[in-house]
Amino acid sequence: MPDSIARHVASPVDSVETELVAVLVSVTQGQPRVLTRDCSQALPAGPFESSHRSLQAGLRAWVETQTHHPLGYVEQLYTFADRDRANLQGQRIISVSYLGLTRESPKLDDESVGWQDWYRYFPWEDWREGMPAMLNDTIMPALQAWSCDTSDAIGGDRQRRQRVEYTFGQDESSWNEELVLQRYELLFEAGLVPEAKRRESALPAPLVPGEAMQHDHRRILATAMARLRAKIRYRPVVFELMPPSFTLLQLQQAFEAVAGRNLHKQNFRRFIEQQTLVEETGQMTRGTAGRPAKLFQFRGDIMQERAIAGSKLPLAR
Amino acid sequence: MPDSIARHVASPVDSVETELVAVLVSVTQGQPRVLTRDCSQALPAGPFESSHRSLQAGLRAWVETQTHHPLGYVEQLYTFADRDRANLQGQRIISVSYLGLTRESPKLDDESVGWQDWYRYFPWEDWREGMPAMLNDTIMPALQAWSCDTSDAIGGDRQRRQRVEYTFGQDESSWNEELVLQRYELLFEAGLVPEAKRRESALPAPLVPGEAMQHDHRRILATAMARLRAKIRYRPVVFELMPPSFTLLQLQQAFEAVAGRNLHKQNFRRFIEQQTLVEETGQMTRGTAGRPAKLFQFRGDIMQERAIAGSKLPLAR
DNA sequence: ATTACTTATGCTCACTGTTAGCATAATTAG
DNA sequence: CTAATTATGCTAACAGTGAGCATAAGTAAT
Repeated sequence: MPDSIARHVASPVDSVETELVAVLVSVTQGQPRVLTRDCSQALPAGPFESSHRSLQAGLRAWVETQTHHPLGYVEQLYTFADRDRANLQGQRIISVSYLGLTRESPKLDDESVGWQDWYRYFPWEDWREGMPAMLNDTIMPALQAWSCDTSDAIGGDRQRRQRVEYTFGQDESSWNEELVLQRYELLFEAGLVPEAKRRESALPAPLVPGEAMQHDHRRILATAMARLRAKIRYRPVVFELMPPSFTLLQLQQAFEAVAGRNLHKQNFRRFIEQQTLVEETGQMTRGTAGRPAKLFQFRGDIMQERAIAGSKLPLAR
Repeated sequence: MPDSIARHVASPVDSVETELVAVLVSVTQGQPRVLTRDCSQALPAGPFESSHRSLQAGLRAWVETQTHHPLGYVEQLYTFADRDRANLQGQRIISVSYLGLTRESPKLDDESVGWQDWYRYFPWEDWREGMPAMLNDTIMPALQAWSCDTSDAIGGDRQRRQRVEYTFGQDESSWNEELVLQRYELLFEAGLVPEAKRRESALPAPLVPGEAMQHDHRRILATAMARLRAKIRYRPVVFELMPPSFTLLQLQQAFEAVAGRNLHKQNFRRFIEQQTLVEETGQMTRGTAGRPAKLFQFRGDIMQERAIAGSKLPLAR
């Protein structure tokens, strides 16, 4: 096959359907939200049409049509085409997934579409109130059992145990909030999420808390969460999630909502100020408990610069 | 359009062709190489067929058939579907690009396929011998001119100048080796690469050194370089590029080849040793100039652990 | 007003990782 | 035997980060 490495011409038989899947994120009331459809069981998906200039343009087009809100930040996540993804005609589906950030909850046309707290699907990812109890109660025991069960182990159970230990750090300091996807995949492999049962019929294991989604949408959401948690640390993308003016605490809480863990208040302030990403509006909050806070806004001029440069954020470990 | 946000059924008209594009990288003789075809003017591309289990499986399949070499590390890069990408029938092409690392140059079936030094396409990215002269001689003057030319500027020239300054740091310390893609895009926008001319016919600007590629393959290569340069710093992926045993200097040179800049020798050694990613083989080099060096090999056991964990590498700034 | 409580904000100290050298060791080339 | 070359050990200076103490400025209740 001397020429098969060269550019090919596909037969029409192999043509596939392409869809765009969006993970739209906002933060309202200090809670991270994700836009869902089908009674919160799926992510919004739209067609990629020939009229679209590019994939990203296609995504922006139908999302903005739907939500009547501009999409601030958009980033391609991943492209999936696993064998079990096929439409009714048996045609293969390729899904190109995107992460999008939006400033606030838009009004939605459709009843079946709405914003959900993303920890609804990944309750073990929220460490803002400390380690979620379900980790010790349900998840870890189940994972221990799985990692000791050598009946279906290929690489031996030592490797499994190592992997469990690494992805699910046992305490506040060894928990890595960016491993959302790895943790989900581990739970999947261990047969602890309902999605895994769809393939292999009878796996005897207790299911773990957290709502499932259709197809592999929860996996896509995990990818998005991991990406955003990583990105938010070294790129000034939180801005896209904030209202025009805000206090430093509100900004911190947006961070914490996304990261799923708390930050040291004074250090956060120091960091934000030294980055000079924000400036005082001159106004203060009123009527809240405690000392009034200064209101800030983002510096549009600096923003563009940093949009390229990025800024590293110290998250409490 | 109340239902258009829901899962759609595509019309056959909108079906597209899907190809897989691979950026295969190896490091030989301290030089970073990339596998090319068509007289080094294009990246290898293969079809995505229904028989493939997944995109990545499809890629592995045809690459390994071709090169008879196992692909160590494979990572999805990006999916492109810009309007100008279309096949002869006018059908839209979606390209899913992958980065693959391989241990050494495989023997190739095909004459038109070969390994090229990747700096052939991006000569300004190689700072191992200090700042490339062409930056001062050709590139920067051309970019200055472009950033001052407000005739087609939308956001004003101040923003352009800022962008030029940031992406092309003027000295060793402000050069960010991970901005490969941003730099290429900037040159593209400024009309300084031949690819840009293919669209808009007559842009009066001197072209910049560096060989072009077909379609947007140079852009894909830039994406791969940027990704690899970023990844190599915090994930133990260099391993995939090394022979079974090597000296620490060889390991360092592999790093430097990819990063396009030099590392502080002693600090590199300290870093590698503290990571305990390698162990001595007990053998030494012989017949080389200078003091003989210990030979090392990677610790397979630790590798798996770190494959998840990653290790941060301090690159000289 | 006084007290308790809450949030905002300023400052400092200890620790860690990184950068940049100096110094020494062990070879080969001549 | 000397010069050149590469390997390897060690450390001082510095920057960024994590954690806590202390103070300021409000609200709510007594």
